[in-house]
Amino acid sequence: MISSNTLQNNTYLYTKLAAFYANCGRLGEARVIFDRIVLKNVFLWNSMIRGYACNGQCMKSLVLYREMMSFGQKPDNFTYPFVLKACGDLGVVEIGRRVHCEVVVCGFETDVYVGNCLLAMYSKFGEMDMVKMVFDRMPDRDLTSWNTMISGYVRNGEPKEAFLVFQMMGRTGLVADCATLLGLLSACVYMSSLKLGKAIHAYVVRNDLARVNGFLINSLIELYCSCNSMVAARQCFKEVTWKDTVSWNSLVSGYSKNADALESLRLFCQMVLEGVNLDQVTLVSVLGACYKITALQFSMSVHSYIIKQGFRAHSMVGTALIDSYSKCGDLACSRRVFYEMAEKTLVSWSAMVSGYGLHGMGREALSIFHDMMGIGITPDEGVFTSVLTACSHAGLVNEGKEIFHSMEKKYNVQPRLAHFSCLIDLLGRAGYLDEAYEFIKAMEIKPTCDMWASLLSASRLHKNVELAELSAQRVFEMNPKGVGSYVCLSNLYASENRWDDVEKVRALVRRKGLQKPPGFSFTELDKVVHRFLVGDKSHEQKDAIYDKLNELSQRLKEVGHKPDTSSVFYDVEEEVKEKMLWDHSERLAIAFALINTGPGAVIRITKNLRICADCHTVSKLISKLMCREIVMRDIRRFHHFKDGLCSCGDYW
DNA sequence: GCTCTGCGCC
Repeated sequence: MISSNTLQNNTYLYTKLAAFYANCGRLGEARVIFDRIVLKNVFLWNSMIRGYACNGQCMKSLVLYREMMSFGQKPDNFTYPFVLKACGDLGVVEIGRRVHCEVVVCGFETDVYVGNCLLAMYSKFGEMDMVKMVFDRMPDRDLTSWNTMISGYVRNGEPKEAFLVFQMMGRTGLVADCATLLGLLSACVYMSSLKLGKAIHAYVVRNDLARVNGFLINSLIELYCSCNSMVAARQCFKEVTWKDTVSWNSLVSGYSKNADALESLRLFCQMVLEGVNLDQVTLVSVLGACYKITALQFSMSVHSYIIKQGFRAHSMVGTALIDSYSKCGDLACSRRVFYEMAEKTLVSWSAMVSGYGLHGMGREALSIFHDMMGIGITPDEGVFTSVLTACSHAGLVNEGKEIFHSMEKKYNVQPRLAHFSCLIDLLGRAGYLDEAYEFIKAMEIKPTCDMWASLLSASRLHKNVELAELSAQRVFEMNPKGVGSYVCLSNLYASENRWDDVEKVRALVRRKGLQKPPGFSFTELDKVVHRFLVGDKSHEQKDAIYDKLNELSQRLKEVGHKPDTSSVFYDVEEEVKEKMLWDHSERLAIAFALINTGPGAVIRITKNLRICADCHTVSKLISKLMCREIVMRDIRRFHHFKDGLCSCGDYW
């Protein structure tokens, strides 16, 4: 800090200095100087308000604006852009409207800068009607006005409208600039439109715009990720010399979303090794990739990195850790992070509720949900989804129903698709099939394919052929390519020994050219993730693995295990069926883990499908026989096998 | 002296 004596009497220089600090984001220094200046001019006030608004301290920006007014200083046309920005970023609708009134009173409504900021503010509020009104009333519009309209429509989920605005803009003779293209690219991302996106990419290349605006390349990377074109995304990434944290982050999250979490992890390592500046988004993204493949050890490394690099205080990072740990099977770690978290957001609580739910601990999920309500946090849709899912996993029918019905009445949260789905799942799985069916029929919204699929799966579980056929019919109509439902119906027929019907479904599947996705399982050893397909013979330890499986099969027979072959949907000899169960991917993974880890080590497996009934029994027996805890995540939830029992209490 | 702009947790 510069000594005050030298500049004491020079308000002009002081003002310049304060503005400089504010511009650099050094608000602390700027404020000290600001406070010392007695004769504050409008430029100084504006600089401070701007500094706060542009550096994530919007509330201070608004407070200062009020101080300015009460100080008798009249705001000018430079003041309002930042005040409006602060209102928009904070989402303070009432204050925003009042500031709008003040703008009108001061006569700045016709200023094109102020007008553009009004557009931006109302679009952040989600009030596109107001945006349109302001836009229509603007005496002058510049390119930014149009760009703000375009990005506003995309922000509010109307990408098609954004393109219409773009067409109208073209008719006025204005030519797109980088900001226009960024808006349009976001629209393409929203619609997953590879075709439009590529056209914009071509335009960018023709005009060599990526060099002008670095954001463009990041948007292109994101576009390709959202269209499942990871090769193109990688190409964009490779071709630019100018890369920032966001470029890397986009790719890390892109691979994770496109089922290549391993590549996300690899990229993260590369970032660390190359010393790329990484931020909280990187960490949230990589943790998201970790749980996709249940990479618990990797999550732990990321956690220690978070602590060392001082990212602990970020609530979003903390929440991602809670989520990642519970989805990787380590609820104890989730809880520790949760309880140590200084600032728990609504989402942090939701993640913890989900975590308990995922592990079948419905009572704990409910209890923490009520704790959250107890301290006055207002629930949102998301936390209701979490708590209803938890009830469903644990079979807490009455509790779930009660919460569902209280959503709107008590908490003013309107139930949406996800909540209806949860309730159907809850009822169906608990065996209240008729009630679930009646519920679907009585809903004010149109049932989705997932809801019918959920009822189908419940009907299979409780062996209700009639309802299964009815739901399957709906699913086949709505999603003719989803092979899972055919398999489900066929499995039900097989368990009832209705082999003619099994064959009919199988013929249908063949005629449509559908393939059953192969089952596979992951397990992590020394931070390396190993993947096993059903019947896999490609692993380097395959001989040892199959020897181990034979040995286990033998020992299980000795203790009287009779294989449950109901999930084998081929009409073959019982003995063949039993053999077919023994190369299910989770057993290969268990055998591999048994061979490669020491006595007592917890075995963690993830599989891409639901666990079959016999694998469930076998895992329980192995846990007892080998004195090993086995934590298995299937496509829906966790099973903790220990001492011959499973945490799900065989309810799944 | 100002506005529009990318990646992310339930």
